[in-house]
Amino acid sequence: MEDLRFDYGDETPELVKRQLSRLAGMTSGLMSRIAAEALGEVGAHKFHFVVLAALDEFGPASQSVIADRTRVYRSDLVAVLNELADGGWIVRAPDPADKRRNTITITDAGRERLAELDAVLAGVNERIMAPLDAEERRQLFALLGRVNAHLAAGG
Amino acid sequence: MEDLRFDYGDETPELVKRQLSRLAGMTSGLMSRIAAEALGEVGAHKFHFVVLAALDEFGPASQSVIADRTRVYRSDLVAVLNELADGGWIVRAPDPADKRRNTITITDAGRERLAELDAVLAGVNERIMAPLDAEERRQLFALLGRVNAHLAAGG
DNA sequence: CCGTTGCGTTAGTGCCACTAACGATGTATA
DNA sequence: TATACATCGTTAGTGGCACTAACGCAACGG
Repeated sequence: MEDLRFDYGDETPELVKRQLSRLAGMTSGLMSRIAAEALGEVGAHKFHFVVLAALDEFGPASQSVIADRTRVYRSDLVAVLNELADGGWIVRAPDPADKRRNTITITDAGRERLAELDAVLAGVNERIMAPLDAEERRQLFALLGRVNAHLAAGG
Repeated sequence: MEDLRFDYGDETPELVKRQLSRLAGMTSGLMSRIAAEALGEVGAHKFHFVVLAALDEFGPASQSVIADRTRVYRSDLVAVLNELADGGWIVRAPDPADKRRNTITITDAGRERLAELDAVLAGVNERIMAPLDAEERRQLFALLGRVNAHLAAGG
């Protein structure tokens, strides 16, 4: 869509203003652009962040376990890991116990990179939620989280 | 992404759970699928709905005015209007005052179709917001709407 | 030993968001 | 009156993303 403002007052049909999926879609589109631009400025992609976060919190893991934890498709994860390995942020090594598997381990540089990306995304979050106070931010997370859990469970 | 549940408890990194853009993206992805499936069952697309809603509320308009009101790209609007015309829900006629322009008018069948799509989307809204009571629904709209307005204004 | 499953990878497909450019038309200015 | 610029609607794309299928190698269970 051309631009992603949901409500243009008198110019937006009332029936359209009632659609939560449109509001959520447009708002999420704006948020994605902002996050992608911010991450792009440090040469990163959102999947870099979630993969490093999973490795940092849970320790070394196989590609399929990482895919499960991050919800990145196995086929897409290959390129993400290639980029992280090329940057020196992870090491990819065959698992001696099972040659089908690689074990992916975060490096010290990877932890630093994660801290950098986390700071970038903290800035994005601050920007995105700027109009809301602390209680409203909590509420927005809670409400969207409940809707997400409901729909993901087949609701 | 593989599936769009945001929070798998202990399996989801804490740093990832803090990202509103990820929560909004995954939740909106679920909502879009549900809306697309529901509309697909009556042979419709979301742009059909917003275009008919704009014509019904504001009256006949040119393609570029409709594009402005619905935020559908002019290039994409061509196919949408083709489908609506083929279905007998709109009429596309040259504007005698300016041969560059078409005037698009909703038909009686188009108003009935709008009512049908509105009912389908009312069902989608009910399903999406099922975990929330009336006050929480109002709050979610309000919070997302404020964030949307802020970001769309360049925040 | 063999059939089935798992792992990682490659090779796609289809759709969507979006842009560029064209021909016809209208307008403003010199 | 002619010309330059802008508008309208349309066609023709592009790039990226969400997603699936299939392959070769490896492991496991019966």
